[in-house]
Amino acid sequence: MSAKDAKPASESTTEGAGAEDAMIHSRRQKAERVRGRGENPFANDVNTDNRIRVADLCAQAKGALVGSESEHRYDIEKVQALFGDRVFVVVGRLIARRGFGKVVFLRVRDGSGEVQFFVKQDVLGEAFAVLEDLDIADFVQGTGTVIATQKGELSLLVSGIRLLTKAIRPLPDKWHGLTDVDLRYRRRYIDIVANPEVAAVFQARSAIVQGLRTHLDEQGFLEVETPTLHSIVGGAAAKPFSTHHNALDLNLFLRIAPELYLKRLLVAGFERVYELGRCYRNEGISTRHNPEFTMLEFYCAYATYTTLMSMTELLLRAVDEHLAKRMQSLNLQAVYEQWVTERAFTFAEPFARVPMKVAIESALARAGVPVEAANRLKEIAAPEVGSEQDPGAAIVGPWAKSSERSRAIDWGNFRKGLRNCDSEGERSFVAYEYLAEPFLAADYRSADGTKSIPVFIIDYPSETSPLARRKDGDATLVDRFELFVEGRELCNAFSELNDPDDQAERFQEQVRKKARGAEETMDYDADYVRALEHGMPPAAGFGLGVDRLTMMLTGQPSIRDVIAFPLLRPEAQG
RNA sequence: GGGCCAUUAGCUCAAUGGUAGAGCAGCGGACUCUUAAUCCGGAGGCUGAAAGUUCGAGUCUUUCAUGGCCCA
Repeated sequence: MSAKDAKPASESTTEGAGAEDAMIHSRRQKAERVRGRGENPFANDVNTDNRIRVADLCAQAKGALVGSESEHRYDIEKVQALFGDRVFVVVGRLIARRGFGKVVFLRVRDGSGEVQFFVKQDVLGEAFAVLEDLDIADFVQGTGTVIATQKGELSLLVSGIRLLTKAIRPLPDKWHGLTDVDLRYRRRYIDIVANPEVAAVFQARSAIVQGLRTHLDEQGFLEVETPTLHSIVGGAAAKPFSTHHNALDLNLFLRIAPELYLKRLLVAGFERVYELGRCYRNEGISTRHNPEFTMLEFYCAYATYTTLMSMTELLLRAVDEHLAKRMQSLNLQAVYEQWVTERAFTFAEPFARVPMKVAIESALARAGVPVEAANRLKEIAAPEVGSEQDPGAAIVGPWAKSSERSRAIDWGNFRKGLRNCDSEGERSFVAYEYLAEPFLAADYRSADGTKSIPVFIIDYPSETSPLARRKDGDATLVDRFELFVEGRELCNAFSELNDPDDQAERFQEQVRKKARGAEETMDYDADYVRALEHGMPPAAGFGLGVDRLTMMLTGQPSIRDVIAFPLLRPEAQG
């Protein structure tokens, strides 16, 4: 097939093709030239026996370093003494090229780092002409000895060079890289080539997942995998994606949470289980929400939410330590240290534990608003929708301007939120969301005041937590916490409800809510109630957003920066 | 869903309402130690899409598309 035939018809309809087409054409022609010599421009018969990775090469050359490691300068004679005439093979992508007629410098990157090829005509002879077939972005194989150039750069003095894979498309601007945010997400494969620092985020993500897994394994947890195709909606308050199984003619939902299956495994007798898995929620997209995301959930028999708070602190510190070690072993210590410096929070001190009621009251006090406001939420919400009078505004008006902190409160949406509530518990939750949550990072600080500390908000209203165990001594509350780091929700956990009758009643309330038009409700899960009837040991369960944890630990502002291929609208046609 | 902003060469960016430019990449040439190499010379565009205002629109207006940020 000729190069022209290989192009989609849509791209070849217009005359006078642009610069991109010209570049692609030129690169295809070079590939043809290589074929003409009897070589394959997409070879895969690479003999990697003598291959050395760039990182290993640099490690072996360490003794010849001049000055600091970051300067990358090497002593010519010491390199000669260390490497002698030994021949190495380096393979990787050609990312820069500087030619001087009969001498050419190539910069080659493999999965571990970058090194320079020093290519001389008087070494290569006729084979020097191979360079004419090479483009930046191609994968190449260089064979040669290791030297330092006159400027002290560690280089492979090339005695043989070969094209492994021809890149038909060029790379983005070598200096500015790829900055168009949309293009970066759509073409992540080239974003990471053009912006190597992006690779560190995904290496960190891997280390974080590994850290979570390692820590839980060490604590005696069993990793399990439960279904992602569910026939009913449960485990969280969220809108699901729908799909269909043809052979069973069955409507299914992509799971919004693994919770109910994991707790069935507690019934089965496993005392500690966890799942690291993808969940799907059919909701808006923002810098903190992607429709598919990764969640950790673990369940621990004979534990309470209080036990879990201690476990959470240990888990997060263990993961961060694991990340630090892994980054060090990847030669990315400097990147990690910069992340830590730039973090606005610290895990180093004990996390705060604050009952929701206390959080609301202390937030009111800090805003200079009478604490009794927490008991007048229904009055504040008034009027009902459609009414002409606005008695709530008269109450809130004077408070709203009483202090700078009070002016920062979104009183309008706070009251709107209150009006959508059916119960005092839901109103408390809204009060917490608007009065306290936006200020957590400012209110809970490290001993020296330079960083925020994580805050466990505990004891949630039962209405907002249909799967959590009621508090002994106060049935309006449940034994639940959420952990906020730098003001953002990271974890959610509670002592599990294992009374089948209470659970059945809470499911029924969810069904009634759905009948009233609520969209984010759970279905009645009769099999789960039956499982509880067989007896689930007292337990506590925990959920953590892995994407958000990665954002926090690596300082990324958007969830899309920690997801390799975030959901985007399909590319516009034509 | 609402507000603001963006969209010009493959990439990064310019251009009072008056002939669309530059850097990098690419192409041709020179060059045996470069580090964003340098120098010389070509080439590359339906200015996101569609309507409108105007003698004349990349620029002004409207609608749409896509994305970003903030808010819900």
